[in-house]
Amino acid sequence: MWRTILLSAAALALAVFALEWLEYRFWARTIGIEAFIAIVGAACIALGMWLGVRLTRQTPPAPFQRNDAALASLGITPREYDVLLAMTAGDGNKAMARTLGVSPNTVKTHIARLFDKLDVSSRVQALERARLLRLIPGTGDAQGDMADSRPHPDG
Amino acid sequence: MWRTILLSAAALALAVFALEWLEYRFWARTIGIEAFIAIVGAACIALGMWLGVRLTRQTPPAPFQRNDAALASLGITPREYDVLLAMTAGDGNKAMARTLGVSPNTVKTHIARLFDKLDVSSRVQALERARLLRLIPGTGDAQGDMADSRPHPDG
DNA sequence: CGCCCGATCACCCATTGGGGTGACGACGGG
DNA sequence: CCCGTCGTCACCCCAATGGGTGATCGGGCG
Repeated sequence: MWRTILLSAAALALAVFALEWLEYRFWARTIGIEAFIAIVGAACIALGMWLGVRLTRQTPPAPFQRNDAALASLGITPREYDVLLAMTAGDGNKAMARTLGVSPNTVKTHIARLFDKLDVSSRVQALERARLLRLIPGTGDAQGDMADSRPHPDG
Repeated sequence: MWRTILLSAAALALAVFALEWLEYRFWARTIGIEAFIAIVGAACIALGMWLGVRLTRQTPPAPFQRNDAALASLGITPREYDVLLAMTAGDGNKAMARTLGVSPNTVKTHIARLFDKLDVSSRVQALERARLLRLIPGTGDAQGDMADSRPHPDG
């Protein structure tokens, strides 16, 4: 931001000095004062465009930032988070159990605890709430960088 | 886009004519040629910034654009879409039936048809797919402008 | 060592959900 | 007028889900 502004100001000053050093009056008289002003104007427009783009673009990507704070404050354990992620696939308890390598009963227990901690009573509500709390990605497209991460939300 | 470019070109030409008409040489000589060039440069930088911002900003908001095409191609009827929307709340069939003013059996029928048309077999999968196809909003936050619209997807 | 917590699993039970079939009234197009 | 589609509803069946209780095992901590 300010770095950009200072940088362009410095560049401008440098250009002025360079023009001075190049005896710009001579060139201005040679090619005509209007043409000289036109060149300077064009350069300034280019600089302005670059500056404007540089200064107004916000960081659009921000793919997905898991809300570890909420995760911790809700007391959701890593394993429960695994189950939460597996739930996003829309599979049944048996399939989740297979992918997690545990018993369906265990999955049921984790889900029950999740429901309790998220204060919901159905899978859809749980996922909606998890999305709202930024525990899991929003739409499911344009990201796939976290399906395999199991980073122990807190200690 | 091109309108913006043509507009600024026209503005530039106009400025040139205006300067001509104002006998810019007189002013340039009065305040000094360097100051004049500086003023022109500043104006050009401003124009460039405006141009750059105007030309490079993409439409970031686009809160939610329902994919009516997919809706139609899947043959999802307006009533089924209602049920799909009601499903996003995560309520049970009975609750949905109450909010839609129909029988739970009717809700079940609509849901079954939705599952068939969306090629899924669970509510979670249906909602995930619907989000993927942009039939319903993504996360559920920052929008609420479509919960009451029932716009008859097609004919 | 004793204790708590996370993770795992088992079992029971009532409700819900998913799947299938059938039916009826309304509406619109051929 | 007939037929297809939509919307509505009912019924059956069974698997899945939500809710609750209890138990075991391992690890960390006072």
